[in-house]
Amino acid sequence: MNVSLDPTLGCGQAHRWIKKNGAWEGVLGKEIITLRQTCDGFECTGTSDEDGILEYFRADDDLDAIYGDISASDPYIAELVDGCPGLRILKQDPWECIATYLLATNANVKRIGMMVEAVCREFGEDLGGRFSFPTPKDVIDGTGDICACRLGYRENRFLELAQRVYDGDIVPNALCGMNYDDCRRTLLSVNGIGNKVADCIALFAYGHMEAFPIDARIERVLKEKYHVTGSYAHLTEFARTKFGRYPGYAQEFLYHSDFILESQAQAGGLHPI
DNA sequence: CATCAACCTGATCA
DNA sequence: ATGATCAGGTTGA
Repeated sequence: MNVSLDPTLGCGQAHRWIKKNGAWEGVLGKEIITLRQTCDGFECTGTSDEDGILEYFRADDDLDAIYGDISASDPYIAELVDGCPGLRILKQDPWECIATYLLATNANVKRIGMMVEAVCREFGEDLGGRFSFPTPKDVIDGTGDICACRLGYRENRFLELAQRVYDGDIVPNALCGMNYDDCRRTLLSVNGIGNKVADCIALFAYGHMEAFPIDARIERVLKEKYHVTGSYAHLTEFARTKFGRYPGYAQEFLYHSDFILESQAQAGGLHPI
């Protein structure tokens, strides 16, 4: 499978992957997975569930067709696609994705990772060095210290979400059968989930390629590269008109390139020549 | 419909 | 070292 692990796992799409000695370690379900980049994909240790991994990486996505489509829609996207082959959208577990992106509000990638790891450490199952992402029941019945997670004002929202899912008031897997609009509408009913988070979840858990999440970074890029500004609705309409049939993939390339440019700028600042 | 302050913490800046 | 400022989405006025 054509995949480049660094951009796919390392720039804020999923939050449990850590690069150690050149390999990516993460937790899927109750397994600690290690992935090593190879020339034509990756080699995986820590699981026998090869199909699960392939599904996680959306192996069925026809990258050539998707890249061709969004590249034809815009020359800047074409440039980014050429520069970053193998960037993929992931298919994350619905409950984990909802809970994670609820925590992601108003926090940068680094801090999101800290909060998520803390929640896993406090409420998840010890897998030996890493912890599983807690179930709603783990969160409600667990003996973990929620204060130690340092979630700030997300704490109550997180507990409220866990309770609603536990009660069956919200059923993450039930959203799998919904179209984008219904999926989005359902997600927006959760306290703490607004436009951006709903679109992240629609894209990263439910595979709605028309979702185009707009955070501060994407808003900046749209302004600088496309000279478009305005409301969330206006910007997403622009994106869905502009970026072919896979706006979600286009968003990921825009996000990734800006993320990398920022990292390089910071590294340059720390080590001036 | 648009604007805006408040929310919480970690990182960065004076 | 210490305090001020900033980044980052959602909510509700």
